[in-house]
Amino acid sequence: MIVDDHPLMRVGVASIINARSDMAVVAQTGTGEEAVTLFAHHQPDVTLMDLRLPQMSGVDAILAIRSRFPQSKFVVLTTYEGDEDIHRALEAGAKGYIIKGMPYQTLVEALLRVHTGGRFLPPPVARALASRMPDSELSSREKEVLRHLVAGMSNKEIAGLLGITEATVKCHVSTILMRLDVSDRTQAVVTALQRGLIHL
Amino acid sequence: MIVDDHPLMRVGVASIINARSDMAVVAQTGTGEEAVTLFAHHQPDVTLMDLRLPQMSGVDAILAIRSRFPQSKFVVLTTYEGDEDIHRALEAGAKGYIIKGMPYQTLVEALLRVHTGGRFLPPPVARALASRMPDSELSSREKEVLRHLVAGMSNKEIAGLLGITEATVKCHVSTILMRLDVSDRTQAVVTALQRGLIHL
DNA sequence: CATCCACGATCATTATTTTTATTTTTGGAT
DNA sequence: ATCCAAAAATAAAAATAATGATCGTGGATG
Repeated sequence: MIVDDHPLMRVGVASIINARSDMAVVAQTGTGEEAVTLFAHHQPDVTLMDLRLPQMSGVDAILAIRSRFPQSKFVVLTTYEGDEDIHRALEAGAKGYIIKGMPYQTLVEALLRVHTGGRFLPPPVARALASRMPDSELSSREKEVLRHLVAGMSNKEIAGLLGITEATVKCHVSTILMRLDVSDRTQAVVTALQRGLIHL
Repeated sequence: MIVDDHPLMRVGVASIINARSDMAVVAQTGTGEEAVTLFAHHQPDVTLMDLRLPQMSGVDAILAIRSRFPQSKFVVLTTYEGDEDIHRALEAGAKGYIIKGMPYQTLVEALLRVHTGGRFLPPPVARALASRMPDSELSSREKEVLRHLVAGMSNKEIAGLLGITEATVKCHVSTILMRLDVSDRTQAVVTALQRGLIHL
């Protein structure tokens, strides 16, 4: 099954797969919601999943499907959006992760390896994952503050919105800056976007 | 000719086009540099151009080609990256602009219309272009300062780097905030990224 | 018990606005 | 080709607001 919100990309992937005698596309869609229902109908051997989808994200779709079909196998196919996406996808249960822009042989390799129970992480992906500092894990509250930071809100506005004191917001911001290893909020916003912690 | 750095996307586009009796793909590549040389060899009727390419951007490729072949016709095919990209592409001479994620019939329509000398701007694209405030044009110096803002530099650092006073940097930042219609540098960074004024 | 969350207070630094003024550049108009 | 007007870049000063660092305290949670 192919899940990608770009119809042309689905056509490309489908023609690569259907050109082989040992693979076939049994279903395709552009939304995570439909992916969940389609999976139940077709139970494909391997699902190729884009992460950036309208509404429900690819990670959420993987989680939803795997909660009902724990044996389901996923290969993520996406544009590079930072190490956070890689981490979340693998944590959700994806066994392969390839990046649009890699030669299409890589796609075939990944599907074969994952189908036979293996994993597939190309060197650039593995490297991005390894460079992730474990210290950069943010608490849920900190992620919430970070989202408002990215929205361009001041400490005072965030305090009002969350119903806490400005002092507390400052405290959160300070720990965010420490964890992201930056020195001001603007840099925090940029690295959060770069690493895929927050999506625009 | 197809120019896109995602091989799978090229396969998808090519199979849509080659399935028709009235069109054919004569060349394809993933870089702007090769697009320029390939164009000279094949002189395709219409060139399908992605904007986000490694090294040389799609806009630069269009400009380079049109400087030697002013009659050349371009349709931009890209993921939505903000109104600034649309504006720059049309200014560079593109006659069509479609977004990956639109149904593939749109691609065929656009190619036909542009080939017969017409234009093709889907409503969402036209709307994004219309919502561009003419007041938001930044001078080249201001864009330079904005790039350093996105890099997370302080006014003092920018002043040192550009060899000007901190007071001057403050002035530039203030006009940038006014033109982008925001109230602080963090918001400026976010909207600059959203609208495609600066690329990460 | 370690971590997260919340709060308070001080303090130095940085950011932003406003105003004023000089120099350079640019785009037309004559 | 030259002149004029508008725009942009530069700079300075002064005042207000916001930010970030660094202390410390306490409650809640798993």
